[in-house]
Amino acid sequence: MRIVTWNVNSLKARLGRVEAWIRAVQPDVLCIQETKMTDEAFPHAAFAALGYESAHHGEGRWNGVAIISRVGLDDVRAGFADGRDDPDPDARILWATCGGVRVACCYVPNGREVDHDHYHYKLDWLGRLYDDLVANTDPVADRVVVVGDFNVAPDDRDVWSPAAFEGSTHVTGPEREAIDRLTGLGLVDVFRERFDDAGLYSWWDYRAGAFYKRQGMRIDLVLASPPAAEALDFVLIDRNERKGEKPSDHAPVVADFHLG
DNA sequence: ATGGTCGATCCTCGA
Repeated sequence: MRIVTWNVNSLKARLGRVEAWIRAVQPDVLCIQETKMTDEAFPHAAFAALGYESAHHGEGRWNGVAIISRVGLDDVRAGFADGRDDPDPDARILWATCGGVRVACCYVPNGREVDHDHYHYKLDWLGRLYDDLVANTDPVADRVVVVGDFNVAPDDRDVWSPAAFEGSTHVTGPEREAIDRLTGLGLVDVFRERFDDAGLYSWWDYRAGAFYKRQGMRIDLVLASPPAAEALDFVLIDRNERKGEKPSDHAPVVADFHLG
């Protein structure tokens, strides 16, 4: 099963590239973030024409997440089920069961600046994700794959210059501890498990020629429970997709699992 | 040369 996460930075602006990429790469499950669409505007028909079912959780101008699957799309749920009565104000998480795998497609809040309200929202959001996984899955025994744009670089290898990010979001202790709590549940960062190298990124700022200078961050993650992680065949970041006409600022992360 | 982006919305904000 080929599972992909990709922050497309507006599905309206990116639909042509997304369709072409699906034709070429043939994912079984494609999780996309930042559709920046209402549910009414979501192009279900375009994905159906390629052989995929799709579910979307959107709000319009910002955020928006979708799961596109050709191996089933069941028990779809938007938002958190963590026992709290305050729903997430943003459309940032969508769950579905695809081919026997419980999939979560996440667009973690950016945080903006350390100690900004949005930074605290980000930390709370990651805590809610943890609580939701504990309440609704067994992340040791079940097939669970949590993917998305986490807006956190898990360690210094995941940032082009730790010095340049000192005092910024994405690299602070509390953000990294929030990711460590998820891996502490049993989830495995499958890309990092396969590659030790620094310098392998999934996002590059549009500004200042960052991509061409190799100044990026690895913030798009595939976190797999042990039954899935042990079945990992292959994982890569398709950095070629960051090139060419009107790319997203994120590259897709592709993970293949042999799950019978 | 000492800058350099993009997308959606509305002329600024969020990333």
